[in-house]
Amino acid sequence: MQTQAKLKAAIKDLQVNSTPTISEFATWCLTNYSEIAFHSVRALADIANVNANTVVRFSKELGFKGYEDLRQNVQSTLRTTQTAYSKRADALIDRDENDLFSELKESYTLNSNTLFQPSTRSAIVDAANCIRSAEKVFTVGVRSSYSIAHYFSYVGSMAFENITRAPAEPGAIMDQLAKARESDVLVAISFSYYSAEIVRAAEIARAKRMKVIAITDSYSSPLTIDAAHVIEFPIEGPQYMPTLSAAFMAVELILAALASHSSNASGNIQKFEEQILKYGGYIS
Amino acid sequence: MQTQAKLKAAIKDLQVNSTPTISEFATWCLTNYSEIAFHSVRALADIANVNANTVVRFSKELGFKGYEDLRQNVQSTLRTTQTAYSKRADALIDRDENDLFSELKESYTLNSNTLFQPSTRSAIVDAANCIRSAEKVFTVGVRSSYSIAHYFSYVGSMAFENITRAPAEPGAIMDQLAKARESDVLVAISFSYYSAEIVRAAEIARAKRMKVIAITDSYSSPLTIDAAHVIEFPIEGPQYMPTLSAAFMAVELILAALASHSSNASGNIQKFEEQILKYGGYIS
DNA sequence: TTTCAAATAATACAGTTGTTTAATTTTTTG
DNA sequence: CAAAAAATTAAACAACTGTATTATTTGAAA
Repeated sequence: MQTQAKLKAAIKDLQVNSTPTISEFATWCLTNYSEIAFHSVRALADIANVNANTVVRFSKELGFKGYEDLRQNVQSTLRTTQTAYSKRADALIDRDENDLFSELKESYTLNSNTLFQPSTRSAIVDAANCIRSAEKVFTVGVRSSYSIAHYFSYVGSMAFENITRAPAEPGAIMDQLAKARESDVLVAISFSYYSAEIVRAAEIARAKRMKVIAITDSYSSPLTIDAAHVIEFPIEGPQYMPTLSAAFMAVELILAALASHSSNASGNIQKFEEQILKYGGYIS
Repeated sequence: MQTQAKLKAAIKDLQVNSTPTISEFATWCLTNYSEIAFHSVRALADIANVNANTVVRFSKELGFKGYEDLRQNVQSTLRTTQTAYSKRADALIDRDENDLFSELKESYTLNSNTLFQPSTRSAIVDAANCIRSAEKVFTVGVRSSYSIAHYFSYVGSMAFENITRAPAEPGAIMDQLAKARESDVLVAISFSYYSAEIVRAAEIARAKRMKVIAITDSYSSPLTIDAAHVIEFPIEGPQYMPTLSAAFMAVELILAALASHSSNASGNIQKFEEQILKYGGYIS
């Protein structure tokens, strides 16, 4: 019996080690894997834009008797109704994880649904409008929330000139806020327990009459005091395990709302990526 | 476009309301649904033990033009790589938020569903097992993927002693890997376009015979070359806007799988948080 | 039992199938 | 830069494809 991972690994090997045409076709197969199960030699060759015989040689190089043999193996990895034996094996392996995974899935659905509720949604749109009209935008988040702050400010700063990168070094939060002015906006990200640095940053922003956008898990959070906009959602997961996935989605939604009103956001990102490509940051 | 549930409901209807032979074949189809996608009329008829023409009449009674039509619809419900967004070439620059939000929600659902597919799920569990038995675990991600690397390694290092923090400073990736040994594991995170630093890191790890866990958007990614485990999922969003939410969930799932097998993970986290509370990092 | 419409199976046919073999192009080697 | 080797493409063929048409079977009503 083949597994999808093993088969894909074998195809990957051909992508790396085989002749140009075979390699190119292997690349196509990796991103269109399931098509192998569905089409004939010529049909597959047509949609992949290769010669029919390339498909046959590809199959043989993978170690199969021919295309038919490969096709049957791919099909068996896609079957929804498994045979009795493999089903039982799956059940044994998954027994522990099964519960955990389904509980996590449930909490992901629950938490992300909150984001798409009208009230949260309008808070996100309002926050985006607020950011758009800000002179400068500062983003703060520490510990695990730094991931969220980094993502928002990194992607945001690519597309929008007024968004600055979230400070990472110790003390940098205060350094940055020292230069902030009333026309600037602070995006503060923290979840229970609330980080002292972020609460302090919000206080300073408030004192400077800056607008504060609070991304947090509850209105009872100290970040929401006098905040211009509050985006709140649960971070609860199974077994008291908090999950920040909703937070990650929330900042992506803000970025999307920002981009949808901007004519040059995607252009800015493209320009940025072209620069990186040019100087070797990306593999071409 | 058909969904699997709708199609199966229609077949169920035939099972109840149609003629004996059709009904019997409908029953067979419900338990062997995916076979429809894989076989020709006669081949399907053979394994289901019915006359070939029964298959054709069945297809027509379902409302399809013929068997070919039914087959294509079943195939589209089985495709692992959905093409919901990539096909929409004509992207609107300025759309109202309603549309944007619902499309984002759709892509979140689509992308995160991939994570809970059996093949991806078992890859996650395998990766967690691999991490558990590693001497040291290094995590690398740059640019927007650094957010993901940071979250995984920050939370991971709290709970598990062998997980180290993702390097943030320029050059630190290579410094860290220089000290790595064969018994260590590298978690490499990158999405198209693939970052040169991360691809290089994976190469070094490979050369050192370390195990590599690749978190990426496709098997065609250079990270998957000789990787011990590959966790792949789409990052497509509306309007060519990529979304890393699925990546964030993926690392949370790895962490959850790790924690579920560890008796002291939550204890470690609690101890860590108590320390921070004690020294004023959190607001009480 | 006979009748006859509905259901099922068999047949026919043009187009497509996977594979093998031969021809051509591309790449490597001396 | 020519000759040899490798890789790719084209052609050929028997087997199989989906569908439409025709033949047979089935089973209830008279």
